[in-house]
Amino acid sequence: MGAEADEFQRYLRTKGLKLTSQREGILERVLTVRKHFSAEELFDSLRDDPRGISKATVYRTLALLVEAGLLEEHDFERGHKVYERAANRTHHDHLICVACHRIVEFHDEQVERRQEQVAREHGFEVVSHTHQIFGRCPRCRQTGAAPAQPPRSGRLRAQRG
Amino acid sequence: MGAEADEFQRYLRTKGLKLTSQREGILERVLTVRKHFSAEELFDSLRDDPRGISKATVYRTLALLVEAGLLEEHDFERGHKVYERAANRTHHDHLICVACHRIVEFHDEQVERRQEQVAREHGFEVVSHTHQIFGRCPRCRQTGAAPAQPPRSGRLRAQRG
DNA sequence: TTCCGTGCAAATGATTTGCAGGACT
DNA sequence: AGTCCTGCAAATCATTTGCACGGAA
Repeated sequence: MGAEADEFQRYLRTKGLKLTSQREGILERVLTVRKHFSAEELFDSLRDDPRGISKATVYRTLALLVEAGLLEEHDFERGHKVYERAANRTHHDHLICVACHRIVEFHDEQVERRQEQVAREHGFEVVSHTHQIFGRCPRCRQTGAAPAQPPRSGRLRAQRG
Repeated sequence: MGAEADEFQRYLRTKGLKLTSQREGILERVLTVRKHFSAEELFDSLRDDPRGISKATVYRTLALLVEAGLLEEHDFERGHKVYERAANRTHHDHLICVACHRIVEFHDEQVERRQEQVAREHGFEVVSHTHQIFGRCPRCRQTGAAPAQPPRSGRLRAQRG
């Protein structure tokens, strides 16, 4: 099942690569994730996988999935990439809570249009863009939660259990 | 001279810190730079400085300058921060050429407004934002320059000589 | 003398890569 | 046989930090 799985296999084929069990395992997992995730988190979630997938392979496969167009890669916090499924999803940007790190997606036609316009005015041909709005989410505004310490190397809160 | 120098000194004072010769040297240099620069580039440009400023001090001082509001910090390429003067400058975002890395600034009221609006709709209180449009600049579109290989660890093209 | 600052070198931490053995064709 | 892969451990690389000495209040 999965047009995406086929898509990946097709991509690999064009590159003379194979869909190994590890890559399959990673793909499956990736397709079940709803939100944004980091390579580390993905690796953690695969700990119990019988195929025993190494961290190196996770990184290598994530790169392939991005190349194949199945995943989108974001760089919200320095030195910490985050991924999300690209398929079946319309383009969107992100609102990120500086206190709890919650990520909310948004899409605004007006912004998109102006963006194109601006690029055109400068003679640029748009290839892609990143638009992130950092702020305090409603929840954190109420609780007055502190801006969280994402100062150093922002490590995602380990989701254990 | 320099309202900015005063500004920095004022900031340091509030923190119980001092304006040492090294910090002064870094500040001076920073104030003469027109474009965006990395910590490494700044450090290089200070090699000839008689005060002998270490890389660690450059990093530490850059952080202070950002805190003081004199510099803005961007994270265009992963793991490679870039700075620019904040003073006397209105807010703006960036158009970045994927081929030659040229950076063009832009400001669009409409985008800014919509941005605020979007955040509000989601109950967010905006703290800051990043908006980068990646594309091909007019020059590179003509020459058909290749998208440059910023794949791995984006190291700025070493400007030697 | 008490902080604050600095340089140096070592530490970080996410991500990448070299290498040797395995698997699939 | 010949690729393509994988895991492991070591390497990267920008940035941070521990430490011990130096300087100004």
